[in-house]
Amino acid sequence: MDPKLDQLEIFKALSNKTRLQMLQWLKEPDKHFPAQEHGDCEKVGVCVGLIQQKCGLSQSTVSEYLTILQKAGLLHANRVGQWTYYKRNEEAFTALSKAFKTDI
Amino acid sequence: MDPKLDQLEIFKALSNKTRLQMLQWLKEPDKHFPAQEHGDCEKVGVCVGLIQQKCGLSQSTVSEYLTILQKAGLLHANRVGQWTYYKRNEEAFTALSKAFKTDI
DNA sequence: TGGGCACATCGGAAATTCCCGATATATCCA
DNA sequence: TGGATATATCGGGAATTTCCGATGTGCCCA
Repeated sequence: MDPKLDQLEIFKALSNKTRLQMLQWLKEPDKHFPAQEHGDCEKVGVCVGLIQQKCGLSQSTVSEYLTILQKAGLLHANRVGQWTYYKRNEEAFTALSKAFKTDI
Repeated sequence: MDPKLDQLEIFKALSNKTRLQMLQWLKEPDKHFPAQEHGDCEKVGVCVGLIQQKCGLSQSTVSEYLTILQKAGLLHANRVGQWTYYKRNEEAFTALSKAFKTDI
């Protein structure tokens, strides 16, 4: 895999206002989302429905955006029962922070 | 100014293969570009013409891309005589590296 | 087994980005 | 002054991204 392509994919994922916003919200899930009766958001992540309510776009768009962030490596996805929980992959952000010192 | 908008502008600037490549080249100008008889590339930067030759796109596209990178704050532009010299704004990259630890 | 719920994927219209050639602007030099 | 050179800007066709509604898939529970 060419790491240059990965970086490009990451920056494309980040070059959208709503997707940037989602990453912000997922930094502090319990501050930005109502409690989930199924699954603690701090542990398993936040389900698609709650994120959709928050940003106001259609269900299909939100699902797609979350997939884009996940494929870029910025989010983890956990499927549990009928829900998919998304949470930040903090290692990716740490790696990016370092990349800006050395690679980019 | 909303710093969130600035970040978005930066990521948009970075979400293009050629523009990422330009930033790479400008990390070590004298390694990637032939010598300029007018102006030392390490000091003043690299002129548009040399960058254009290197990436093979049209003159207008290259000029536009450099402007995008400059408006995002990633490059400095120095107009000297008939040439415009572009060089990296390393402070911006340092700031971005930090932003990935705290903001984003 | 069947219906409801959560999410993913598909097909497509509208908006944006990519990248070009043509043209404008600004500088240098004969 | 005029012509050559370096760069910027303009107008636009092609490609990509944005975002939607419709539909598909998988899980849960009566």
